[in-house]
Amino acid sequence: MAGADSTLRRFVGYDMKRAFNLIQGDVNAVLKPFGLRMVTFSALCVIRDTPGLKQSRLAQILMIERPNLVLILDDLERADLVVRERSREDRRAFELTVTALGAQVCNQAVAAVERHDARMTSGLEGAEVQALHKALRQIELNGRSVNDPSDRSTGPVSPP
Amino acid sequence: MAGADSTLRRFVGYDMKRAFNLIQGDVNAVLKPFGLRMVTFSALCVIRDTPGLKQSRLAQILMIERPNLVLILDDLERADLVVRERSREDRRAFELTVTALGAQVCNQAVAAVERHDARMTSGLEGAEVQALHKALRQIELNGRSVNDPSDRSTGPVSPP
DNA sequence: TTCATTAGTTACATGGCATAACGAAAAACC
DNA sequence: GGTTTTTCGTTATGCCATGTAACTAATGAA
Repeated sequence: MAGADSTLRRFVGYDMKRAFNLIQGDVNAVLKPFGLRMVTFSALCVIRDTPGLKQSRLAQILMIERPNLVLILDDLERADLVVRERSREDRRAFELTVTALGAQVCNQAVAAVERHDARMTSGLEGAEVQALHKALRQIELNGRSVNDPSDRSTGPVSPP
Repeated sequence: MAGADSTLRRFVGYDMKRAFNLIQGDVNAVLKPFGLRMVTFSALCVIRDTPGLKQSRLAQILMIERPNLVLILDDLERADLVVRERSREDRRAFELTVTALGAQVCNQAVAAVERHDARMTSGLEGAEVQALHKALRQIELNGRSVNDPSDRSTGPVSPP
């Protein structure tokens, strides 16, 4: 037999689930020394790159629900990596910024994740990794229009 | 700005998480009419293709822990898609087979997931999808040796 | 002013996945 | 042949990720 899961191997989703599970396990192990998880790391990066970001916008960018973001930010704030500051113009909203420590941890974590990424893509040529990125983004695009036919702009875009 | 998550877009894991979340959402919606989830569908396929399979072996193949498989099989058995039968030679173990209904549902579900797969990979050439499979399998391979340096054969293989 | 909307939050439910520990049966051992 | 060890399926449990509903406070529009 060609492998007990040969039927499933025909599906991109199956290969992707297996690959992603391993990536997630490894990246979480890599981030643990920094006190970060995959989600908190992602949030930290976006906040560092977009100072003054509001929570709702961050939730949009990371495609997570606002309630989930609360605990993520609690986590980052407790670790003194991020601060929430009430917005001057809109006193409902918070503006997010990284602390000095947050910027430093972010740098180191990014470097660690870059090494992790290189490890996981080893054996693949640069062009193959590029093609992988392209294919994944196309799937993301397809997946979005499937879930919301009228969507063409939900994702990360530049602020107005 | 090139996009608020441009730092993260450099990582395969980030693109993959986003793509996979959408795939998972869509495939679960596709499978819902069959009373299946992603995991139960996977188990059903492998059992159909490998009659008489033991639970431990199935857990190995799908890379899930034995305790988790129990509920998955309870689910499939309750839906009358799969039967557990005590093994003649080893009365601790169960041999798994699909029922007639299970085979039928499996066929239809596979067809539905094939359509889903085509939808999610639309816009990509056949060669690009092939390259995607190849890249994902290479990552799976890399991920396994990372987590278990002495591993080269944990995955699905033919029975002795 | 009143009403609808928005930002963040709380509470809660669900599903995925991992570990520890158990009873039963088999295998290994002496 | 009886004892120990291992294996199979199971139970119980907990953690993490994720989603929904409902609340509050503040904003903005009618």
